[in-house]
Amino acid sequence: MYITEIDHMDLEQLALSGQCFRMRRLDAAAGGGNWWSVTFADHYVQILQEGKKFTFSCEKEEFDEVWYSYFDMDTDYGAIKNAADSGDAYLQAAIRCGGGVRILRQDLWEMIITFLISQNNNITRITASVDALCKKFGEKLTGAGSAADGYYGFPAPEAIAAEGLSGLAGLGLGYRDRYIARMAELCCKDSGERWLESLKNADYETAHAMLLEQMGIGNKVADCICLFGLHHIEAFPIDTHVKQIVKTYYPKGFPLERYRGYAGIVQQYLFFYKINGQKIEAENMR
DNA sequence: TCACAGGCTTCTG
DNA sequence: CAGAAGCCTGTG
Repeated sequence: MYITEIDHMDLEQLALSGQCFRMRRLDAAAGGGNWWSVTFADHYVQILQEGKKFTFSCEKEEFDEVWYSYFDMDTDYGAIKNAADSGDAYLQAAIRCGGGVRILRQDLWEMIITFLISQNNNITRITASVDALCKKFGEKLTGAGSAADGYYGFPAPEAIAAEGLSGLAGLGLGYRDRYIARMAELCCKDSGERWLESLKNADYETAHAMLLEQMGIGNKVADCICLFGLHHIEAFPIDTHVKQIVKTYYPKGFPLERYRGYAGIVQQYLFFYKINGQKIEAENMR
């Protein structure tokens, strides 16, 4: 057990944010309260949130080694919110609604596969596919503080590549199956590990260009991988929702230059508000 | 950084 | 039927 206080963080908002697809609210009956499970790569933890107070099921060592970085504790979200244009009513409303969203420092390989799945898809189906992929190819793990029946790690490239394209049938991947099979093939060789490593060491522009060379990765998916898998927070993914936001609320274009260097965080506030704002504001009215 | 149409899986509203 | 955290290919 490790207890700590964290500002500008809300687990429910993160679970709804469309950047991580393996975060779940635990059954109220099992523990009661606002308990969540978080899984990434081969790590698993349960967290209770009570306002700014967070109780982690792991010990302090694991928090320091794994979760401190995962939840991006070194970025000053308060300063970023303060820098938002006070005359920008839409952005201010977005921050009021989803100010507990952060850019998680997730696993690069997991993000590549997850955002290949995300294209022309919706969050419910993405979650189902990622889940199915983990159950079919991931290693079943049990650890301190993990669920009684264990959990599945995110599958290694070798595990997915072993069965080839036919192994991906029945996971709801649709036409994206061949992109994933090819990416697994690329990443499981020694050369693939070197490719992932050089991707991690590259700057934003270089990483974006390297990603675009791969089948199934276009401009938007490359930006998502840069933002969520490489923590290049200057990346500003433009998807169908952001396009609609810009068209409706920023007819002269979004003022990217104002937020140069961290526009990706602003994008997350906008995106979150677009997909969850109405529902959350309706709940707050009651 | 040529623009644009059509196709691609599958599921929800 | 349209739309979903789009991309690829072919065409003019």
